[in-house]
Amino acid sequence: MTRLSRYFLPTVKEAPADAEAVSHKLLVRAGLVRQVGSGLWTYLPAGWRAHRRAEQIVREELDAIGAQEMLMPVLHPAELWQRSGRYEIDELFKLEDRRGAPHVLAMTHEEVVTLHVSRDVRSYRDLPQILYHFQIKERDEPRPRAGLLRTREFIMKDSYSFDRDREGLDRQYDLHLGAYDRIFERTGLEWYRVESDVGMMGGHGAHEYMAPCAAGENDVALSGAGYAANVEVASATPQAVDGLPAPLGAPERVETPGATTIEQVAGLLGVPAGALVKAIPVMTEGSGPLLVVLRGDHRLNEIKLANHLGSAVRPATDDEVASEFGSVPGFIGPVGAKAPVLADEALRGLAGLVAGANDRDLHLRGVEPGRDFEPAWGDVRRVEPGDTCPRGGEIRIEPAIEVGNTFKLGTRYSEPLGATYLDEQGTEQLIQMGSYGIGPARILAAAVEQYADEAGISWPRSLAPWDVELVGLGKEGEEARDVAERLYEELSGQGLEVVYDDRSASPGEKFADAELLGCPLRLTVGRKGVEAGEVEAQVRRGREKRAIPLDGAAAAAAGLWRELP
RNA sequence: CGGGGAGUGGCGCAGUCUGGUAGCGCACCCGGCUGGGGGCCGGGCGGUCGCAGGUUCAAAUCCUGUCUCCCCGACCA
Repeated sequence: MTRLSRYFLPTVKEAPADAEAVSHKLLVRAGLVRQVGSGLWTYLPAGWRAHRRAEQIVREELDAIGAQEMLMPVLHPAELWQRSGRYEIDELFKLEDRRGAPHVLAMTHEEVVTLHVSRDVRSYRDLPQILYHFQIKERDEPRPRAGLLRTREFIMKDSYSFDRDREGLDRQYDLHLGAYDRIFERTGLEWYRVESDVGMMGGHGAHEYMAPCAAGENDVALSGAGYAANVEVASATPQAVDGLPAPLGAPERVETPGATTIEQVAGLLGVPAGALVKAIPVMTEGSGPLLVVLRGDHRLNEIKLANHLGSAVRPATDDEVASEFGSVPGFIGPVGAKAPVLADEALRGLAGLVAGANDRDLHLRGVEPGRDFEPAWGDVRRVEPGDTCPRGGEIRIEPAIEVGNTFKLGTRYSEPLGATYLDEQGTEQLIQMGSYGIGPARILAAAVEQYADEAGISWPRSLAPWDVELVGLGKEGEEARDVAERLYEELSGQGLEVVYDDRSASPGEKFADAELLGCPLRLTVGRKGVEAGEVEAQVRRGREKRAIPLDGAAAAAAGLWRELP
């Protein structure tokens, strides 16, 4: 019997002064977690119960697609990470053992799982495989934040698929998407799956599972037409520019003294920002200077740019603007540019534009891409709210927290780590890999963010540390307490997990704590109710109360509970 | 890494400018009352003022250095 009088559930009235995010405040206030250091958290007993419930949902759905649970260590020899080329990552904790041998603390487990597969998979007959574990990840984050949302140490479910070919990988990937869809449906979260960036480390496809919430770190582009993509990769048709000036036969120079920003130039010339050409000088890793031009009211998406170019980019310095671009900061433009020009697709077909003249205090008007300069074209802008998505709906952008991700890795790790098999012809082939992550802690934090109200947490039924909080009023020895004890047994008999508040605190304090903790159903047994032959039931989501007859109360409560979200 | 803020009983804060016996609320302990929305009365316990050095008769307070934490941004296989 879980009695609150003997349970370590230290609730507090005031949130930590430095907490900002709702989930951070409430998880601490409700006594579920405590901070140890920056980005380092302890789960107290009730918080760990919730974490295990999230884990169990994930475990059941992965087992259902044939994934096999195992456990790999957190401490790895550095050599593995040197072989995969990831030893230089800044977020990787590095340390030495007593003999001075370099080790790392794992931030993920591709290296180790691939090591095992490389050693023990010989034949196509040994494939496919899906292996997974729940294990602590260590990442030396530059800035942990918002309680559990971004920590330096956290538990992740990471699974890995191994196949003989790309078709097999695609199948395993789709199996995972199905399992993930079911997992997030079961958590009770509001969620969506979005296309995501595969990152510079390669791969052939990636999705992210996002839970929308105010404290989210990612921006997601959504539309009513069912489109959902991380803004890092989202594409859309831009809104038209209102009030575009009439085209000219040829560009004309116009004096714009001191006007170095889009707003200043637009204001000075009386044209909308969208009539300007925004020119961004960048240095690319491989091929030197590049002038990227966008519509004046658009923003550069550096990830889309890097993906388009296939190499990393950085902004050019003012010195480079002079030496490499032959221009002046604030007055850069594509007409007569010294460097190659890459134009965003949104500029295609426009005329009568205003662009920098590459001379101090001068712009050009009547500029027309394709006539006055000949760029390479690419979609490198950030989508904006109001754009039209590929499926025809209007784009809106919302913050969200990433709760899961899936990557088609291909041979990114099997190649450097030598994970191969022999096919039917006896030919050695590289194994095709996928990797798939879920952070149970983020599921919890997102649930708190999404459903909290002024009284505290309001768990979905699937994640709550207990199904029912039973509040016993009155003093020890009074009849109501005996009734509460009996009801506890009956509720347990109905298969419900119950926490019983048997403390000698005041009713108000118990109610406040119960609502802070957020179990989906609260049952209150007090003298008044017992005399009337009733128990009070309060559904946490919405906080509405109703009386249920004491006779058969457990079965009625169980029925009510099953109806809850 | 850039910018901003904060370290004083368990939590939230005042005191620092202007150096002079370390305070308040909550929590906690004891006793009593109360018993359906964080209740009341009385009595208590608990603090190297982040750390180190310096100035001074005297430092939470002034000076120097340093550590830690938070927020915004950058970053985030």
